Amino acid sequence: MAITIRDVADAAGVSTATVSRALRGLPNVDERTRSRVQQIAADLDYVISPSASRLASGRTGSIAVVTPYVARWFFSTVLSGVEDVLQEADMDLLLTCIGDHNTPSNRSPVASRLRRRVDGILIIAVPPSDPQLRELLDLGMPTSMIGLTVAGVPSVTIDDIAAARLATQHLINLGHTRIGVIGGSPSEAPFTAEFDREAGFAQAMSEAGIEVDPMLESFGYFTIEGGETAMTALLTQPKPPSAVFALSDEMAFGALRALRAHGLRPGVDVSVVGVDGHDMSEHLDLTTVVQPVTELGRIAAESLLVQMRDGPGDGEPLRVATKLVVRGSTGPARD
Amino acid sequence: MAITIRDVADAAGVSTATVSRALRGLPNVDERTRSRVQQIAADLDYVISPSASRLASGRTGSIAVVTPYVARWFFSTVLSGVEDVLQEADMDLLLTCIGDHNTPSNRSPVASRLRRRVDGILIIAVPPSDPQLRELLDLGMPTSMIGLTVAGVPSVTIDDIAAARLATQHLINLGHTRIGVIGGSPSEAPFTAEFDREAGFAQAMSEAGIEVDPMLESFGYFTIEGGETAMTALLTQPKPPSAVFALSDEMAFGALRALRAHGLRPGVDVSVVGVDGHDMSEHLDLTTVVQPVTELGRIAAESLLVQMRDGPGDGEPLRVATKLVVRGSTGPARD
DNA sequence: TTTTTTCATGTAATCGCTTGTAATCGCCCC
DNA sequence: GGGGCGATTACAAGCGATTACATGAAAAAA
Repeated sequence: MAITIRDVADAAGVSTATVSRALRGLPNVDERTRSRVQQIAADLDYVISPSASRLASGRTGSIAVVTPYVARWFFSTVLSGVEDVLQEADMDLLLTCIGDHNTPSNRSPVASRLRRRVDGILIIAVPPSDPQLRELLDLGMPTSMIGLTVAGVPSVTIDDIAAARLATQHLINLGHTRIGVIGGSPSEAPFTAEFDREAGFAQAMSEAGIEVDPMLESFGYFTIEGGETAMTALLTQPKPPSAVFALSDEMAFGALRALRAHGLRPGVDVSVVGVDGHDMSEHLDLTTVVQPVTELGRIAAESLLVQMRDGPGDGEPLRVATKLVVRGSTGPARD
Repeated sequence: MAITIRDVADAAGVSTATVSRALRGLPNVDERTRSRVQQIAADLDYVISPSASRLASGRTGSIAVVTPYVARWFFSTVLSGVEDVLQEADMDLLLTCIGDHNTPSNRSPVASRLRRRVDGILIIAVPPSDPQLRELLDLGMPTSMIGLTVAGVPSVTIDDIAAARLATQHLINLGHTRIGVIGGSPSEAPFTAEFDREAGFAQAMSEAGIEVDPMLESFGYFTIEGGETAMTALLTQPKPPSAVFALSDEMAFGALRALRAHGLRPGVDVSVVGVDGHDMSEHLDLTTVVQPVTELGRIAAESLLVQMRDGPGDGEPLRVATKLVVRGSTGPARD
């Protein structure tokens, strides 16, 4: 059988209590004893039993990451930042996808799956309308969220309103006035970001004194296909826009594709700007407002660890800065 | 404090042993007793303590997923398949990134982090040369691998040789004879797939009686940039190829970009084919050999569960089929 | 009826660690 | 020289399940 703390204690001629304290770096252990115990534990190739430790201490040493998807750029990128921090902190990362709640599965509800199993929860961009979200928050555990905000719950996001304004302002500065917007489908559960980005667009337009033509608002799923469909709809109008703000990079990719399909040159015939800073945006030469996605995950994980250590903070959302990266998909308006 | 099995037992007027059996669906429990216990457990909102259960039973109910990256398409897509199956099987999924072993971190070795913590390990496309791989296998736990093969260890992959032949054959069928190949940099730790895809390319060429011009082999990192650099190198030669086989879709994306930068039309001036079936390949109109990546993860997870239940199988690698998807990036050779 | 079997349940011993409390020890001070 | 004190260390009671093994009672076999 495996080596237990008992074996180490016997070999070192001390009690298991001392071994426990010595190995965990607790105070009130003579330094010579400590190093002797450490040495023996290493020699014996002793590995603590997490189950026993958890049962005795009541702490699980693990954190759940709850996310709708894992195979999408934004989510997996956030996840990698989270993973990095948690591994550094020597915490186990329990991954749980709750999937699209449009397609309800027969999976047991997340919240009950997580009770007594983790010390904290990290939630990535779950639509605020998802009923599972409420259940998770009701668990009353330390929680931190990324890409969505709920009053009183710590979260990390970009300032989506500002980001949208930045993007829109860029188009305005280039002289565009017929500016379209590609947003999410009303049939999809909206993310917080979606509202805010639409609001930011509207703000920038009204500040510039440009009226938003309702004909230039087009909606589709928050995917490449969605963007393509929405852009096609805009292009087939009598008076198509000269520039378009897509609420996400993936939608912008779809928009670019639609442009090409119509023989139009991005950045020359029609300008397109997105938000996200998707991996591919550079390669598709897309102008976009970049958000530091890995960093988002990292910050949220760190804030969760702090919360678990020092108790709840003020619950104020953390905002991280975005920046506009201008590429070939946007260019001056032609008169 | 939380409700324990004791509380349920008392409320039901039975022993904790019976509660344990009833709730876990073990035999030798009267059905009336069972349903009464279930009812009471539900009423009391009882949740089993995983730590206690693990300590007592010796099973952890969790599986580690070890992967070099999580924020890359292939890896996160595999992961989503894995997650789906594990959640279905009610297993906890512990995510661990070991990162690039080119940039050794100060992280503690994975293997020791995992001992006594999980019941099985799923390894995604770790380079066979990674020293951590050996340590993981030496743990002697049920293990299943995706995208790499090691003798005697269960694994799931596509037949990379066949996939490469399929891609190459396609170019040959189109009448191309000056066919280049874009492969991985020798300075990078090679994946198993890399060797095999190169071998498949060579096979197809030699079967068609076409000599491989060493000048038409170009190498770079397994990324978009790598593909771009490699393609640029090919194009600046005195006698550039009329078609190119890229060992991965991401490299193919880079190749497409390099083509455009040189004013060449993919599929017309130069044909490009990749392997992977990356999300973006459709949108970039890339001909590619599609591998069912989510399925890979799903199958591997299932095979691991079977292995944990029924003991080790024959250890033969499972191969899943690929298929060629022809798009605009390949076209007939011009004489 | 007697003897087995079978089935449902209870008893109690783990599982390997954490932690509050008590004990020990050397040392200083009055 | 005894009491007090601070620093270490040992004791032992949990933590909340699981699971041999024991126990009856009822059903089946003889």
